[in-house]
Amino acid sequence: MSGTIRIKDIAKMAQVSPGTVDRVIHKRGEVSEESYKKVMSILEKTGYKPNLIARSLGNLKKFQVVALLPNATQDEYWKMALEGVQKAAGDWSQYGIGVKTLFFDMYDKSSFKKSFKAAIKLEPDGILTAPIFYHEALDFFKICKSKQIPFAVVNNNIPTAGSLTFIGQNLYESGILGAELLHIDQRKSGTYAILHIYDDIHNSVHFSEKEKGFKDYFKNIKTEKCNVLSVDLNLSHAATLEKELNQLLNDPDLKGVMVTTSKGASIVCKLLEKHGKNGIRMVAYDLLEQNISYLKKGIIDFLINQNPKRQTLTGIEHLANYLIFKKELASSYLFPLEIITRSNLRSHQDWMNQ
Amino acid sequence: MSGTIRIKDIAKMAQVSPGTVDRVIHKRGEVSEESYKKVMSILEKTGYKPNLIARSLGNLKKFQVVALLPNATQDEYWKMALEGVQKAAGDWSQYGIGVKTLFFDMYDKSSFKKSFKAAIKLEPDGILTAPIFYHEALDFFKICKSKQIPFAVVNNNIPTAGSLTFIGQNLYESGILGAELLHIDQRKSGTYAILHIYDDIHNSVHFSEKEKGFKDYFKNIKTEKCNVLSVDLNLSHAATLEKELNQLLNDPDLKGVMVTTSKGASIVCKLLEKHGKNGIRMVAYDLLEQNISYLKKGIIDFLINQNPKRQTLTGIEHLANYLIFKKELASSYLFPLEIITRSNLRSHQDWMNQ
DNA sequence: CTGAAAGCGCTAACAC
DNA sequence: GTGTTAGCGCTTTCAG
Repeated sequence: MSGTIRIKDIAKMAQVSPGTVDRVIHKRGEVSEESYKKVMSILEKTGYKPNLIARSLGNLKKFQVVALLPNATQDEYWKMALEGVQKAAGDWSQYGIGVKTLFFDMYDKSSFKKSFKAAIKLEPDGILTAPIFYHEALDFFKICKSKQIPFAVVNNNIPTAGSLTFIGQNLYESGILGAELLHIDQRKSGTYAILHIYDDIHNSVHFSEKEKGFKDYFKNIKTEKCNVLSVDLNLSHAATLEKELNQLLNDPDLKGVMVTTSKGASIVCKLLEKHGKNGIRMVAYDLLEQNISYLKKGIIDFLINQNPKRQTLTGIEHLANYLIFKKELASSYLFPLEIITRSNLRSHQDWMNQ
Repeated sequence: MSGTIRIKDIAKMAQVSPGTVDRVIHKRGEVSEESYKKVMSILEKTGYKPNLIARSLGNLKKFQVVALLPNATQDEYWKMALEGVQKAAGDWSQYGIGVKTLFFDMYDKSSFKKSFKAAIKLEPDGILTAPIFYHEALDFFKICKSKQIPFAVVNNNIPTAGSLTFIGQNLYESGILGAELLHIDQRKSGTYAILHIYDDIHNSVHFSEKEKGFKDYFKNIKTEKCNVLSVDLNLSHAATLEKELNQLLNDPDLKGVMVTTSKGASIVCKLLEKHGKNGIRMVAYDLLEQNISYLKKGIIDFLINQNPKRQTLTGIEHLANYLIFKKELASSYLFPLEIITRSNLRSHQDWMNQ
């Protein structure tokens, strides 16, 4: 009676049949201009919103979506991302969404290529992936578009690629935040460093955005003289690596370090633990086991949580909404930049696990 | 075909009709023991899960829920809470959830009583409220239970009251976090204060939990001597108030203040701005206009976001899920303790508004 | 005690 | 071009 308007009601008001209203709503054509206009104006006037529950019920197809992610055994971050996919898969299975996960080696572009070919071969109705290899991802997306397979993107965005939606964080602002957390309320002049310690290939886009933000923060600091250091180190040269790091950490001017990779963080933490913190503030990324343990010990002062699990969870959820309910999606959903300390760690962990 | 099993399938396997299966599922009785057992065993064997979408469609009743909140014009915090209710109301109206909001004066217990009587009189199918007056809320909940009206609770919990669910934060941990943010990495001995500046009546539970956490944090600090001050001030005695605050802020030992009320925060900020910050760290609550402006100016260093909008949004959402889908709810959903600084403010605001 | 059948709002196939 | 109708899975009513 009150409130909700149904297609039937619209039809009556426009003096047409429900079928015609449906055709207008879905722009399926085969409607006279006159009817179209009449229905349209009533839709707008009444602010009609479809009952998504009913819509999906009438439709109940089976959908196959593929999640294409870095190997979860290689990296704890991606293990968390996988958990998100699995949780989402459980949540949506009863609505006919099947999720198949494919993996690739995060240090091997050719492995990504192989996997994305496998993904395409499955002819899924939707794809979720993390485009950590820029050019290869673009190739992949081109194929997706030609095959009309909608794809959602997590972790890092490639704005021009034409994805259905992006779920992640603003990496530039993340860099700014990291810088602020090193500097805040210390108001100290001195050296602040951002470290990229990577295995072999590195995900340049991801790093450079954060680095830009980091540097820009200090550009705007006029009250003290802050020296900004950006250091790229390669894990495979263990000897040089440790020498360089020791040199850096022994610099009495060093006031803070932000480390962008998980392996890097654990190395720096170990060294800091050995040398003593000496008032060097440290920021790292994500609720990884190692990071958490060093946060509790007070070696790491702040973690910035990228919430990989929620990223993939939301990604699958959005894909499901798109496929089942034909819900329209925003081009990006930017997660808030979450600051984790010892005291709010538990509340974030609990939240993530419920 | 594959995967999902329908009631129809169960019926066929048990050689009964869909109606009988439904009666078993809902324990509506009127089923012979024999049929009951047969159906039950098949339900378990197959791990049947109902299609919630279809269930709700077949049910589509109209539900009335009442949100009973402090007056939004009195307080920006509750204005944000109201926005959450309104957004949720819009989201769920098409599914037959009608939301009516009633208000009460947050400084007047009798006004709460009057409002909750009005709420009961509406005979709603569900209630959402913030039990800021402890005893009065208990009375209210007793009535709700006797009338079998399920109620969800936001802001602060009364664990024994038998609510459907609680949505909010752990206030004790919130106090710990506030203390940590004042102290972290300063590693300074000195005075740390928690201020409760209230109008007339104050919500003792809410405050005391935070205060307990605040004090306990410093109890565990062994490395420095930290002096903890807990100050209750009454807004209505303006002269005394300002004198006391001035005295506090001029104490050279003072290293940090946490203010638990919005009006208190803006007063302290004004004084700090006048006197100069002098390295006094300040923490306050929530993304209120005043707080945000002082955060940007650097008077406030950290805000702890209680996310009132999302609390009520989630509250209504859970009620809706309970009423429409008969989804079971957890007894509490504890939001993460969100730390806001200048640099991640925008990302949180954006997230909240999408 | 049980089965058959209608109907929730929407979509798509099929008549006209 | 347009209207009619069957049916998605579940609930509920009504016969039997």
